[in-house]
Amino acid sequence: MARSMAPKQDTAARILEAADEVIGEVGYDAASVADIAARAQVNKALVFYYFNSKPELLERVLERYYTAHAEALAAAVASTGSLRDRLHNMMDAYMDFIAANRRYPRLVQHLVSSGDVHHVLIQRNLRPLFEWITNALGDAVPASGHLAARQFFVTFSGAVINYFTYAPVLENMWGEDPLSDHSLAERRAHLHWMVDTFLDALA
Amino acid sequence: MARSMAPKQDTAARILEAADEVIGEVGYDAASVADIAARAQVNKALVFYYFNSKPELLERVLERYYTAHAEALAAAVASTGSLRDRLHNMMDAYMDFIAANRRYPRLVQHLVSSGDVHHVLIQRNLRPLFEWITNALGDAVPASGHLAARQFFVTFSGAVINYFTYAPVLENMWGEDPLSDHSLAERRAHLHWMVDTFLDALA
Amino acid sequence: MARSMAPKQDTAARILEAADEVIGEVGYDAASVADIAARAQVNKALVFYYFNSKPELLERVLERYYTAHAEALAAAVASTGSLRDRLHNMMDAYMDFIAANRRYPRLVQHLVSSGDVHHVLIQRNLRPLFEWITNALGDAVPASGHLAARQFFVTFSGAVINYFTYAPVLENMWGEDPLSDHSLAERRAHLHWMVDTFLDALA
Amino acid sequence: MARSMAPKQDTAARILEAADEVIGEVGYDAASVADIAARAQVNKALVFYYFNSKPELLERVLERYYTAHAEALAAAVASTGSLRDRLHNMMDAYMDFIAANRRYPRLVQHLVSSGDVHHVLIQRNLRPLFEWITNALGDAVPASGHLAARQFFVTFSGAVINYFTYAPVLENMWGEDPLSDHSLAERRAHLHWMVDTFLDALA
DNA sequence: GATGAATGAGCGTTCATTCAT
DNA sequence: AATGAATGAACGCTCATTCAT
Repeated sequence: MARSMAPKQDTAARILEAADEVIGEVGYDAASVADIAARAQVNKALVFYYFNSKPELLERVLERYYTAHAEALAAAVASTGSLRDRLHNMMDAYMDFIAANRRYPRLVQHLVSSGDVHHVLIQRNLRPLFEWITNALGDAVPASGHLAARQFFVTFSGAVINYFTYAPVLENMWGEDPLSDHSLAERRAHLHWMVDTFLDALA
Repeated sequence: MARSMAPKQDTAARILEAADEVIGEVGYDAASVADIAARAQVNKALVFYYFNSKPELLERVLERYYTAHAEALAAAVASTGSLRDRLHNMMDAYMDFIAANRRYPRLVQHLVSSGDVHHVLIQRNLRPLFEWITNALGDAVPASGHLAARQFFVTFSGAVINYFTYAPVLENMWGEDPLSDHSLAERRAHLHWMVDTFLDALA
Repeated sequence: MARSMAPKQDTAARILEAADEVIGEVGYDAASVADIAARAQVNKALVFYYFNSKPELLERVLERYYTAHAEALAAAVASTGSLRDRLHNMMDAYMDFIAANRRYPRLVQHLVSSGDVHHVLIQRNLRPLFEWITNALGDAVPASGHLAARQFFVTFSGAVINYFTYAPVLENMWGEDPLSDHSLAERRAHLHWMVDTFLDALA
Repeated sequence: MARSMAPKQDTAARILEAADEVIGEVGYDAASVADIAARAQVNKALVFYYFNSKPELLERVLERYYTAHAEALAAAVASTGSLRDRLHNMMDAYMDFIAANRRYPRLVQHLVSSGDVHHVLIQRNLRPLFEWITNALGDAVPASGHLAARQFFVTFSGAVINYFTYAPVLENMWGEDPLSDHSLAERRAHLHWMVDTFLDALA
């Protein structure tokens, strides 16, 4: 006899998911463990049973993204071919990842802008991409100066990430929902245009 | 009998400045009114005497930036001449403003990524710039699609703002301090290069 | 117009008194700040407003005893005359002090037997008496060995303090209430007999 | 197939031993069942399986001491001969018992000074000794007054027990470790001297 | 204007205990 | 006999806010 139609997902996973949601919605500090437990429909003490503290819970949430991030970008990282192709591939992979993990950019920017405490965790998540871009651009750009790879890392990642974090703020000024499929496709096209424009200019 | 010749800075202003600092350092939620009062060296109750609540205090902090922002950009907004000149002017004005208000980008991104509660306040601060770019680009870009003004707004503002917010996180991977005068000049050059590259491509 | 007949004792003092009572009754660990606040008829948060933490509250309770202890013994400490007289004086002073501070012995023994955490606080309270006995006995006893002053310190202080802490436990086996005036007088006579007996033997 | 030849110590006994240790170290209230289970290397729920509650666990710990106590003192209790010999015998037996059960005095004093809740348990442990002394002293002392047997019970037991409980506190003021073999021998000599002195005086 | 005192609600965390397996 | 999961109550402590002076 089936106990329940909804096959009660693993409890720890449900808490993690709830933490991800709540922290993503209101930020780490404003997210209370009680909120998270309520969202996960578990007893508050159980959160501490599985994850020992609130900071550790955050760590585990980020760890999950770190892994997902790495997996999502693996193919693009491994891809060979022209620099142009590789950049376009990566841009697509990155957009795909965020489209599938809508809370990720907000979480990252929240932690980045919430004091030094969480910077180490964030670095871990950003470093692979930073290093990939540095390697990919390689000889195409100078090692230092205003066209150095690191400048492009900030510009590119800002162009992607900020689109998502600012979306809800811009919704009013925008003609339409910036997170609709149509708008996302438009943004993606803009980013690809930007990649091409930069590469043409560097050539 | 005059207690002091040096006219002790206006109390409300000192509280506002302290609020700006503390919130900028640890974020709105983690900043306690007690911390702010201590930083301003005033009694905790006095914070509520001048600003009625913590949210209102935040409003006033943002309002101060709104004004400063408007003033700082006024000349660039009013400037006439070629589109190229006007964009370069604005970019410089924006960088100057942030260089003089280092806590501003972090505060904005913190609030953007801390839940819908604060979005209205942020919108007020961003809208003027959004409208200026839309007007300035005018006929140079299509009204919609991946080259619409709004796309450039996100790309430009992200390229400026994220540089500052990610600076402390990137410091390790960076060769040097991203907020040194030298690094800032490099970033400024990168942004100008980006403006020129975009305009050339649009032509 | 008189606000109240009961002249509402200073709040901090009321909390301190309540802490003393509650901790004295059930021990430090079992005494909750909520209990203490309730006993003092104040808001729980107020306990932290005046004393910053539970450990600090305990410190202040002990500090109060340290002072009272010192004052109560001052005359006996200062007294000159024969060793015999001085010891009898001190014994009386000590009994008087404890009779007036009935919770003191239980508190001390509780902290002594509750792990190393509190030993420093206790040492501070015991040291003066230890040093006084060492000095007072002086040449009357050898510097080391089974008749050294330190041996008498333990024997004397145990004979006084244990009487009070064991009183409630012994009540059943005892013929009468060990804390009645009559019983206390009997104990006091026993202690003086002990002093005389020891001195005679040492002579 | 036998998992182990060395018949792993009975689980319940291991829990009891762990409870003894942990409670002896930090006191009953500060000792958590989780700590005890961890120390015994068993599952927390198992503690409740064998001992139904935390108070019952304490009871069993004390019961163990009651038995050990009785056994250790049995010979001295049964011994015949002069009062002087019997008292010296008992003093030695008591010191031997505590030297072999170092946590016992701290536990007893902790419970004595931790509220009335535990007094019944303690009485059970103390009564045999109380009655033995009363009987042993018999006609040598008056039935009541400051030389009654009960006075000597408190003085003797305090002189023994307090030495052990105050040892860690006194270590600083002491010239050496009060629990070293040498120091313990010294204390023992002091106690025997005290017995002789008292008997001589009573004669 | 400015302060110290006071409060109720909520925080993250730990507790002894229970239960299904 | 033994375990991992689960829970409600309580813990010490901090919070934004109010109020009398």
